[in-house]
Amino acid sequence: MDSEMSDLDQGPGMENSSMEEENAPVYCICRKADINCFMIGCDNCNEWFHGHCINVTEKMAKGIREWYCMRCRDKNPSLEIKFRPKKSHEERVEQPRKEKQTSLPDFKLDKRRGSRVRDILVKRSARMCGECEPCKRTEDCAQCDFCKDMKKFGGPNKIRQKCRLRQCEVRARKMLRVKDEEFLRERRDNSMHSRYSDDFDDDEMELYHRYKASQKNQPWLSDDEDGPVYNQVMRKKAVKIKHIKRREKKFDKKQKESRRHKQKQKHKDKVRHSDRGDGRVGGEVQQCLGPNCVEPSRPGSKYCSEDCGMKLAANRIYEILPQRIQQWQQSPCIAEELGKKQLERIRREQQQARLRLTEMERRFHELEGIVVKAKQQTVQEDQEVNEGDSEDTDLQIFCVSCSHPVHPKVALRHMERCYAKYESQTSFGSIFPTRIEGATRLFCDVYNPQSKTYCKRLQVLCPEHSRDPKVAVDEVCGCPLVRNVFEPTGEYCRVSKRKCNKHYCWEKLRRAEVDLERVRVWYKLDELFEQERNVRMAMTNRAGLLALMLHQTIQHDPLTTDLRSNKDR
DNA sequence: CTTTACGAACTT
DNA sequence: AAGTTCGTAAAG
Repeated sequence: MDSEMSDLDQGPGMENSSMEEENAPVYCICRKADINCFMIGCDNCNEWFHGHCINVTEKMAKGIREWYCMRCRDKNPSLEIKFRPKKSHEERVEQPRKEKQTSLPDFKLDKRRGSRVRDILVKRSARMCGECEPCKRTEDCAQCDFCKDMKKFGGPNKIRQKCRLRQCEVRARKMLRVKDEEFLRERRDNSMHSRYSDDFDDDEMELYHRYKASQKNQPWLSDDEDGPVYNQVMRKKAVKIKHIKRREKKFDKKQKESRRHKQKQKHKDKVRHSDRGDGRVGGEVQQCLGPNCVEPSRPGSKYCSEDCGMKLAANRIYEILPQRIQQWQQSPCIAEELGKKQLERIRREQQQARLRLTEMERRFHELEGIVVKAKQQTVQEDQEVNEGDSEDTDLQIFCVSCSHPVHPKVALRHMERCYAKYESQTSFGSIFPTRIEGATRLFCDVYNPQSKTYCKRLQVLCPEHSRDPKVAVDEVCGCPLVRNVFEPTGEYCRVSKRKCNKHYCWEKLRRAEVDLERVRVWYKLDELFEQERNVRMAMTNRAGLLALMLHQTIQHDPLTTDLRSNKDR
C-alpha cells in the first residue's frame, strides 16, 4: 500500500490553485488537492478519489459497503467491491459501467465534513486528512487542555476544540496539535491513575517519538506548516512541534554546559555525563560524594545513602558558617537597628492602647452606674408638656431610612425604629466567633446556622438579635442632663420614658459610643501585635542559619564603589 | 503571532 | 436536544 501511495503522491501534484493551503496533499487520479466535493476512498490503499473524476455519484456510493480502487484490484484480484444488501439493484447495474468509463475503480463515499465511511476509514474534511494517526483516533485523551475544556470532562466548554491528540497531523492548524512533550510525559506518569491512559499510552508515546524522529531526520520539514507533496510516511513524520524543538535546543545547551562544568571538576577519567544528569551514563557507576565514602552512588543520586548526603551537607555548614558569622559580626546591621526602633515604637503604642482600654472599661462601668441611678428617678409630669408646646407643629423631617415625612417631635423615635426594622432584615457576620479575653458585651456574636456565621454588630446596636426592652408605664427617661453639650448638670430627665422623644434610647447610644471606642482600641492592639510579630520574625531570620548560608554582606569601599555616597555627597 | 472565546454548522 | 468542532474575532 505504501509503495502504491507514494507512486500516486509523487505524481504531477501541486497544481491545486483552488485550495486554501498551497501545500495541501493531493488526491485522486487527477492529483488535485480539492476536497470540497464528494469523494470516495479505497478500502485497501486508503487513497481518495473525486466522485466526478471516476463517475461515481454520492447516491451510488451509498449502496457500496466495501470499495477498492482499480490499482488495488489489479494487484490483488481477490479484492471485490461489496454492496449493501437492500439497494442492490441500482448499484449492480451501474457498477460495471463505471469501471468501463474510468481508468480507476469505484468507490465509497465522503463529502467534506460529515461523510459516513466504513469503520476502518476515517472521515475526511478540511481539517482531517483521514489517514494520520490522530485522525484515526476515536477517543479523547482526557488530559490535554482541549479535553479538559470539554463538558464531558467537566470543563467550561469555552475553547471548544477537539482533543490535541486527535488534531490531524496534516491539516489541523499547527497550534491545535499536540502541544509539547511535557504533556505526553505527564500522561505517561499518570498512566497508573488514569482510566483512560491504559488504552492510549503506547499510542501516544509512539506518536511523540515519531514527532521527535521527524525533527531529527527531516529538519527541512519541520518548519513550514504543510510541506509540499510528500508520501504518507513522510506526512506522518512531518508533524513538528515548535515547543519540542525549542526545548531540545535548550537541552543541548544545558548538556554542553554541564559537560564543560564537569570537566573542570576533578573527574580525571573523562567520564561523559548523560543528558539525564543523574550522575551516571551507559551503566557506568559513580562513587558516592559522601565524606570518606567509597560506595557507588545510588541510581539517580550522587550519594549511596541519605546518610552520606546529610553528612556532606553538615560538613558544608561547618565549613561555611563560622566564616559567615564572623562576616556578619564585622559590620553593624542597619536593618537590625531599625527593627529595634520599630519594636520600641510598637511597645510604646501598645502601652498607650492598653491605657486607653482601661479608661474605656472605666467609662463602661461608669455608664452602667449612671443608668442604674437614672432608673431610680421619679417621673415629673409637667416637664414633658412644656417641651411639646414650644415646638412648631408645621415642621417636617424626612426619615433617612424610609424617606417618609415625620414630625420633628417623633423623628428620633421613628428613625430609630425604622432603621432597626430594615437592619434586622440583614445579617452582618463572619465565620469566626469573637475571642477577645476580658472584654464584656462587645459583639453580638449570635450564631447563624444558615450562613454559618457569627454576628459582628455591636451587641447593644444589633436589632437583628436583640430587641429593645419593653418600657414600663411608670419608667422614667433618666437621661443625664447637660449644659453646653458636655457639662453634666447632675440632673436627670424626669419625663416618662414612653413619652420622652428627646432622649429616646439614650442608654443604647451611650453604650454604643463606649463600645465602639473599645472595639477601636482592640483593633489597634491587634494591629500592633501583628506588627511586632513581623518585626520579630524578620529580626530572628536575619541572622538565622539559612539566611547566613544563603546571603552574604559585601562591604563596599565608601570612597570608591558606594554609589549612594558619591551621589549624595 | 498565539491564545482565548464563542457563534454556528454539523453530528449523534 | 445535546454534544462536537469548525472558523474567526478579540485579546494578549
